[in-house]
Amino acid sequence: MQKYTKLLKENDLKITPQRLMILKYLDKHKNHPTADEIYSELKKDNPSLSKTTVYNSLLTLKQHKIIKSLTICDSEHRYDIRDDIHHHFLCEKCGKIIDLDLDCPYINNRTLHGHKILERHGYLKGICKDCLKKEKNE
Amino acid sequence: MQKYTKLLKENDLKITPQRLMILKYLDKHKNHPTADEIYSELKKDNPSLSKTTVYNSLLTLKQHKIIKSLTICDSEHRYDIRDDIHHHFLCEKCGKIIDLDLDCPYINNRTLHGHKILERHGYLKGICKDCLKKEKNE
DNA sequence: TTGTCTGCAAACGTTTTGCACGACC
DNA sequence: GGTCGTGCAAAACGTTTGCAGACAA
Repeated sequence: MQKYTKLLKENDLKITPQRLMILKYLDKHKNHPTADEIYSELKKDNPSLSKTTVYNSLLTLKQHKIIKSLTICDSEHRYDIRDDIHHHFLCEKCGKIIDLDLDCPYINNRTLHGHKILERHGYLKGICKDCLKKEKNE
Repeated sequence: MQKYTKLLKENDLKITPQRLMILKYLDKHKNHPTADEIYSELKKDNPSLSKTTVYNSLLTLKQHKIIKSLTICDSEHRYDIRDDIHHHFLCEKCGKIIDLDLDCPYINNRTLHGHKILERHGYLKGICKDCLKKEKNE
């Protein structure tokens, strides 16, 4: 994970095993895990890991714009290492979150109605393709 | 507030003073108040009002699609009585939430990439017009 | 009268904080 | 040696639940 060592260094952040394992986890699991999911999974191989460290690291990484956080409806916060803009779709049935690449005309606007745009978030809720298929078959 | 008495009746919901005052509040304050803001404001004139009732009522109203809830970044849930689709803009400086009516090409799609769409949420984060002006003047 | 709604208190789950210890330039 | 990061415990926060009594229909 040379890539992330470099990324941390560029941001004047200390390179710690905890930060590297969190970044590695997010790189491997692009399904927008929650802080708790990241913690539980990493804890298995690193019993000394603390949840506070996971929260601290995620916050630091977010502040340095290395990762993004998303809040979808009532759920807890989820984390995403993808650096391009995309939408999310949440399935009401199975709870899965699917990335959607939609063409939004204003997606590259730096201002809108006079306001300076720094972040864009879009998500849709509904029933996913797979769940629709299952419903049909029943 | 004849309008809301009717709305509750149509949804087979009991007409209680608490529900009416919450609907009236949301109708008057379109700035996406939180449950706590609604509670605190209404409590002033109705000391017996309980926060549980505010939460219960908001949930019931939401389930009957009379109101909508939105989650913007880390903040708590906010409530909105507007029934048309629109985007939100959150100002990082002043915390204000501004409604944006943006033309999204897929805004009327009932399906997208095979998924059935039931709800749409879009919000932007940045610095609002007023705060930009203040920055300039300093 | 009957089922629903209210409001209190207590519980809940996620996230934050305070603090001492440890690791790394 | 001083700063930054970790991890524990406890607190904070928004929200939900259980329940008894009150109210709308």
